[in-house]
Amino acid sequence: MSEDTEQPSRGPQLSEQVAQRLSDAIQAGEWGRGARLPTEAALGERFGISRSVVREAISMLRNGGLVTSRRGSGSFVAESPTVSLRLAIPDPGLQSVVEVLELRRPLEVEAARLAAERHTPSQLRRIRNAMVDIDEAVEAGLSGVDQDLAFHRAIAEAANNAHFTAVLDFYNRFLHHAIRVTRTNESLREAFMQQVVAEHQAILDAIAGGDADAAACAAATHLAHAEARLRQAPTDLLERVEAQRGSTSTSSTEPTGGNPR
Amino acid sequence: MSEDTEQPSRGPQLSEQVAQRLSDAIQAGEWGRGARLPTEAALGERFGISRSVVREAISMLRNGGLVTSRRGSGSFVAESPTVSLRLAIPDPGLQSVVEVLELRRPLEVEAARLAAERHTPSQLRRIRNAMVDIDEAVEAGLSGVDQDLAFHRAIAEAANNAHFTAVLDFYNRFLHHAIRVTRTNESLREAFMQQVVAEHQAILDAIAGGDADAAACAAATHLAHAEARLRQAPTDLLERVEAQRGSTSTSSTEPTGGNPR
DNA sequence: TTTAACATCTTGTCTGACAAATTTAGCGCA
DNA sequence: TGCGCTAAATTTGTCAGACAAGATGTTAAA
Repeated sequence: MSEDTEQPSRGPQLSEQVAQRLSDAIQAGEWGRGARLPTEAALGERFGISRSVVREAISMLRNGGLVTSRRGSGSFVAESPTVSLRLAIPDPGLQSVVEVLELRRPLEVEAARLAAERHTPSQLRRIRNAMVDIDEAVEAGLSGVDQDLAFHRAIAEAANNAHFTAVLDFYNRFLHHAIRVTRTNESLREAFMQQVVAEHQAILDAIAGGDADAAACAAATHLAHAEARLRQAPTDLLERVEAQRGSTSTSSTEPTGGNPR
Repeated sequence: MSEDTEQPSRGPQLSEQVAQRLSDAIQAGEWGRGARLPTEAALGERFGISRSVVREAISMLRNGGLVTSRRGSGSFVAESPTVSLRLAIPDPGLQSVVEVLELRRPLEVEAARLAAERHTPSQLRRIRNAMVDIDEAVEAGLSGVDQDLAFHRAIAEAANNAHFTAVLDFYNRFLHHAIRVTRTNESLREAFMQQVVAEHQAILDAIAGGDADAAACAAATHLAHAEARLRQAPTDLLERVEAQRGSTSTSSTEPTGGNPR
């Protein structure tokens, strides 16, 4: 009655358990980076499962970026393994947007502070260019949402810490979705854009001058105002959200609209 | 010469092609949210491939958060599709740890602020319990890293914004690895733990008292000190990192160690 | 009408086989 | 010995068929 195999506790998903245990083993360093892990047959014997399940498990790790497989050669721990943060795309509504902004505020404030301290000349140039792009887009009758996000991204890049750009990029994806909904609010557009331009200018000046505290303060002010602007048209936003649900194809470069940023 | 199957162009990865085409079909709206997609056998016939490949393809989509499968029922387009942030795990070194801490600092400070304003009684209780757990772990001779991270996580939960816990959890995975490396630094342990406990207490008191600014300030102080403590043993850390590279098996629950948090 | 047993369907897992690509071993040859 | 080529062994990718586990729908009985 000797059992050499690591007994899998029976649970909902066998392949999932195996994937988890393999992932743990890799992250625990059982096989170093780039190392070849045992053959599918060997792993099947080790875990007491069939090759199918091993393949499903490895498939999960491969999709997760933890391993790569080469036919005829084997499966290898990825040279630069990745971990992934997955987030359900919420129903775009005021509440979820506010929650995202709540997270972004401290990040952007800190990014502005770091940018003031660390920016290179070329990074500063890119921030300036992004501001010009916003102007041009607005004058061309576009919403300028993309350009606005690019402006903030340029600041994050100037912080010279890849994690800031990674997280902010991540959240941009559905902030973009959400903001797009508000951009037809023509009535508020003029007043908004003046404010936005002034606030952007303040951030840029502080960064260019290397004043970290001023940059952080300017960014905080800008984001607080942005949230206030967003709250100003909640009913309109929610209506449009409801209308847009289920539409299969949304053209992504339509003109006009008030941009709360 | 009639071919009812959609011919798969032969390329590097057959299952990958199928996954791509399925993904396209879903995003094109062929099957709406929550809809059941054809059985694996039917898809196999449609694409002219075996069930194995269909399963691999669906596995990819499942891992991508695009579909969910229920045994006995079928595979369904996900109700709430997800986006994922994938990030390469850097070589564990002082620099990368510092970069992560740089990102965490503003997040944790803001989380502490929000927690002070929004915490429920049960959430406050969990924070208290986490502090007790740290004490017990340390007295038991453990590093208390897990418990320490749990303490910070409890604070993030009390902020009542899921994005904070999501991002912090995501980055905890690095930190856990990196911090583990430093915990054999026995000499610094006693002095560190006294500091850490005092700082934790200050955060907890501010949150319990509902003083948002005090909570933010206490958290900022704690994290600044944590980083300083981490920097205090850089050579030792780097040596250990180098030594650990490629080591096959690292027991993950060893006792003792100085915890910079 | 409600409930329980049953038949059917679908995904999860197992087994065995072959194809395709890579790695390794062997061998001849200089 | 050292080098280049060929052939064998390995390993992942794909195919095929089968059964198990769980879900769904139908039918019969109370």
